[in-house]
Amino acid sequence: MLDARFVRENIDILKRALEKRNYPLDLSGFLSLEDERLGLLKESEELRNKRNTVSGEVGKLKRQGQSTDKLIEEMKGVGEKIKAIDETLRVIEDKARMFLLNVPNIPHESVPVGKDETENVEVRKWGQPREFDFAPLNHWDIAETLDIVDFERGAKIAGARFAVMKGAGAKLERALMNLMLDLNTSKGYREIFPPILVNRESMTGTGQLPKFEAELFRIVDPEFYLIPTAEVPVTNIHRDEILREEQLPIHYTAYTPCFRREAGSYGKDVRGLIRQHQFNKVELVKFVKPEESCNELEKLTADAEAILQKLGLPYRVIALCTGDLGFSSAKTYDLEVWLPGQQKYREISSCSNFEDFQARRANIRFKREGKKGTEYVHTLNGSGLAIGRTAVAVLENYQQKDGTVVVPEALRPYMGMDVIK
RNA sequence: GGAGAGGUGGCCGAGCCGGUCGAAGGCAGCCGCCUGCUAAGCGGUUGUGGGGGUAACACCCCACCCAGGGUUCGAAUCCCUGCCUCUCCGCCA
Repeated sequence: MLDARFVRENIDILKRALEKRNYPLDLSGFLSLEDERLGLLKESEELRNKRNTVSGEVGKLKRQGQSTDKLIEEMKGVGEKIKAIDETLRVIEDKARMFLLNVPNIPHESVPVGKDETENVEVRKWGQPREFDFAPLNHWDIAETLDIVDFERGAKIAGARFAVMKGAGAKLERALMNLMLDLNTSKGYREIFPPILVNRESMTGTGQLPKFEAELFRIVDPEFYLIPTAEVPVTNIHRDEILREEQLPIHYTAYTPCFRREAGSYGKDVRGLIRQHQFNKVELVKFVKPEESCNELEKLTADAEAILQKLGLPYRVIALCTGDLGFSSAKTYDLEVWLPGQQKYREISSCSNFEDFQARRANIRFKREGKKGTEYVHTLNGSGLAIGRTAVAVLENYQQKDGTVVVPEALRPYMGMDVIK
């Protein structure tokens, strides 16, 4: 969320940002809404001031045993007036807040301008896609042959886009999870295992609500949302808190299952593990001082890359252009891993700097040493990494002609085997 | 699920038969004084958000004693609802 005051004082900056994002949003009503809001606020406050003064008077007079009837009579009317004004004020405030909650973040100046994903920019590449002397298979074919993933029974138990991992498949998930957490914690990230059901406030804090309700699984009674990413519970750890300067930066890593409706993606990636309603992910989350967030995004991205390097999986780093940037993000790098079965790079991590956008929604602040007042922290996060997709990448990149899969060196201690067969 | 207790400032903790309460007192923190150093002691000071104001400070106003409603001229204090915490009983991985 952007600051109301910032918006009304920088309406042109916002207008340009929305254009760059290719995000149609009518700003025209907002300023008059704010005018009205501030007018009513002033009126209400003046009346309250009067009431406070007179009520104090009444108290004094009563103690002196004097008559206060006229004053009380007069104040009755004032109280009603305040109530009436506050009622309209509340309606206006709700409107203003709703408006602000639906305004996306302003892209960082370093983000390439572009209309959609076709104008994203490749920043760098790592690793050479392997040359196969046979036609590499898709991971679902590999997995079915090895009997380590069962899509049919996943569908029977739950439905489409669910899978059962079996044997070495299940172990591969667990091994990847452990490898990632070990690697991340060795770099100073503190391991977190958070709730995976959260309340509405948390979903609003990180920006999933109110705009993206359709993408979430929800429990009705009692009301909970299933998290679509660990970003939600982990960022909300510090919701409504004022941190001390010396606590920053805070680096967390968390494994959680993630749940997504994938509404509107019918027909996309219907086969395989790429797009599931439930998947595992290890996440990296940072809370930092504003002046550090830019640099911290580079480091966070590098930390996610390190996992792919450790696994020997070729990938490229993409800077999302303004038109493809997520709603809450000021800047995002996507990591795309090479999938021989599809002959394509596919997204496996998304690393973003939200600057103060989430912090303002979630009210996460910090206090500088010896300085008055508070500032919003900057929040960042990135997958490090999506486990299901990493498993896919391992299966496809390390497959052999006979249908078996070589276990990457780094994963062997965790798998307890050299080859999946 | 049943019965009870409670949620106050960075922390502890008063107030809770309505007005003098943004809230006593203590601790912690900061500034000064004092002492050869340390400890002790003395004086002062220390919340957040919003609106106005200023070149910037200052300053003024409003709100905030879990949250949301209500009663009242006036609510931390009374009433209702919700959330959370604790204790006992039951149930349970």
